[in-house]
Amino acid sequence: MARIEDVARAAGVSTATVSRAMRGLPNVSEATRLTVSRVAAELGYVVSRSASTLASGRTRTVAVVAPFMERWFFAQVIGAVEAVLRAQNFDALLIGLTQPTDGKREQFEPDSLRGRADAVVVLTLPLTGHELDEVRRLALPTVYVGSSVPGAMSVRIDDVAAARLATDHLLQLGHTKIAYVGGEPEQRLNFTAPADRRAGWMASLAAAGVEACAAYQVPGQFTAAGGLDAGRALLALKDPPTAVFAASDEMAFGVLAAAREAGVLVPDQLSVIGIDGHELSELFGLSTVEQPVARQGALAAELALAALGGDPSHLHDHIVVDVRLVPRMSTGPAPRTRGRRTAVTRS
Amino acid sequence: MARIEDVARAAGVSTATVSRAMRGLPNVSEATRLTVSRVAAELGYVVSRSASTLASGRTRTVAVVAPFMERWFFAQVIGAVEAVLRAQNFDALLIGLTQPTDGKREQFEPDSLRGRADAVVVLTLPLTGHELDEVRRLALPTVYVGSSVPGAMSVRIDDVAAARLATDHLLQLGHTKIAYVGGEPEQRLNFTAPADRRAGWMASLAAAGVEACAAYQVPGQFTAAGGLDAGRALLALKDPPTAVFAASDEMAFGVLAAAREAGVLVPDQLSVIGIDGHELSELFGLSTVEQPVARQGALAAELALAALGGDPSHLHDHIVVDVRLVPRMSTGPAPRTRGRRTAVTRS
DNA sequence: CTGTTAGCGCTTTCAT
DNA sequence: ATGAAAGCGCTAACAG
Repeated sequence: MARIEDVARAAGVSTATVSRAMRGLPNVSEATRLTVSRVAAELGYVVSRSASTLASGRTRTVAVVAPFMERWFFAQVIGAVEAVLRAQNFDALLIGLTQPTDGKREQFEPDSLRGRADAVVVLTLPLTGHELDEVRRLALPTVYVGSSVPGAMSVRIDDVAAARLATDHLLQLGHTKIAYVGGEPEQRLNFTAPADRRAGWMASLAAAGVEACAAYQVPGQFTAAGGLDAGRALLALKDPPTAVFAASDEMAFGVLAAAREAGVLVPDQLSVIGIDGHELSELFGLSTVEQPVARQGALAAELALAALGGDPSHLHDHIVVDVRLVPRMSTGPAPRTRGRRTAVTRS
Repeated sequence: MARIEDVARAAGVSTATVSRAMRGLPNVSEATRLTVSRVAAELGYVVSRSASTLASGRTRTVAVVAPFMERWFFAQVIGAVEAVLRAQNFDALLIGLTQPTDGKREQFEPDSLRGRADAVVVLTLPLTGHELDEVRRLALPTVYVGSSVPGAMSVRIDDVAAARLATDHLLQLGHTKIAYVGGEPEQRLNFTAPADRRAGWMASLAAAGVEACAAYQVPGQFTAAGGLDAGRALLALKDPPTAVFAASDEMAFGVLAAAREAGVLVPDQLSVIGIDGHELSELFGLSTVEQPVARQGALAAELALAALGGDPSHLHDHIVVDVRLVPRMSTGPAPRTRGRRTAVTRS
């Protein structure tokens, strides 16, 4: 393939000039720039990324690290990040951390990013303290999405507030038996979403003077299947909840399925609300706390690019985007049955 | 950061030896190899990808080109491809083709891949003949997923057969008013899925001696929202279908929602079946023709890697993976109402 | 505004 | 089994 020297020769200039012209640097006469790009086009010249990287130290690549890419939230964010990067002619290097069979997450090797990316976008990834240090040591602009880490940039929602919003909604409908379906309590330093959402749930209940019973707190792995299991478990309780707050729409779908399976009517006998604003939540009438998912990805990419562009003003930005409650048909007034029956019995 | 020369010096060998040792090449004594890797680890040495690429011409990167990454099918495939690549220490370079606002797809520039990837995996991307030629001219091992192109490798399902399977299922349940919800009839050479699925639907009907009326053929953009619109349109017909075959589960979800919205009972008054085996189809009781999505991605990655590994035996493989009918509660016997009423009236 | 030139850090013959 | 040395194709001073 054509090399820069071929272009230089054919255009009657030096390689340095070709390099400048191709990159739109100043100090190149318009005439020269034109000639060069014409010749380059004729020869089908494409700058060698590796040579360019080696010589300049810049990769024009942003690593996107995600624990899964199949899940709705991640796919949305990755799509948005990639779109923004590509618009600026940057590459997205996908780095997944698949869960090996033993259940332990594959070790993330930040070192392997050295020289391969100019910046890093880390999606809601439960990192250990050691890994966080290593990412920091890379000294690359880093943006966390869905969690925030001191010293890096981040884009996220206020998980506690989002959870309170959901739980408050249920409380206002008269529910008091409100369960929480979330993730396992991961003990990773930056993975606070599950814990925060649970905290928001508890805070909301506490503020209303409602007790958060332990049986109403079940893990759902943040998957639909996990939500199904969680829903089954909750409905099998001797004293089942009348409402469920799931920390993700996918888990909420699972709970919905569990209700249908058990012949429990939604929302008459059970109210369900999630968090996300999943594409299908509208279709299936799921009440939810909607978060701007794609926008968080786009913002993350923009922060990364701004940092690479030499703009230091955002280097410590921790952007918190707004969520909004979207009540739909999966939530309704608390059933009065039990309360009445109890009242009758006892009185 | 430590360069190869630092390692060489510290280990008391030449850079050539370090290079060989690090890559596990033969002709390196075990002792040397051990020393080298110890020293490298101590120094935190990481091979510079760009230097290595520049010198060797190999990138250890596979480009993954996809029209969207947010859609379920694509996210699944991308995740699987990435996992296989990473397991072999290959990078996945994500290349998306976002649809700009004007509705026209962004031009795909295969040339831009030159020197940036050793192989290409193209996901169900409607390419123009020109683009296909350009990809071919790259002379990189190329694997198409979801479509097949002469001269390249491919992994896909038999779309016609899958559609027939779905339609036959409906016919066997006694339906004759069977609608098809699919994509726009794209006129791209390698994007045959929508057309093939429609062809399968028609073939199935024809084989049963049922007429495929034009009004029963509506586009659904392969999205849930599009499916909703399509479902509404179909149910608004003066003579609505009693069954709908949607070319994707996401569109089928939309049809399901349209039915609920219209108060049409599924499956009593309307049967719905999709294609995919979407994670949520089981949860929502959607009958479907399941395809092994992740496996297609994994196979694609493996084909690419095999080609890069110098194995020429698969260079022209066109793998067709099996689908299977998964009947669930969204499909049931054709309602007898209309037929009976007509019979009574006429007799 | 343009040319010269010294690397960037590794891989790969070719010797030994 | 190991070393010496010539690039890979570009960028970035530095001159001019």
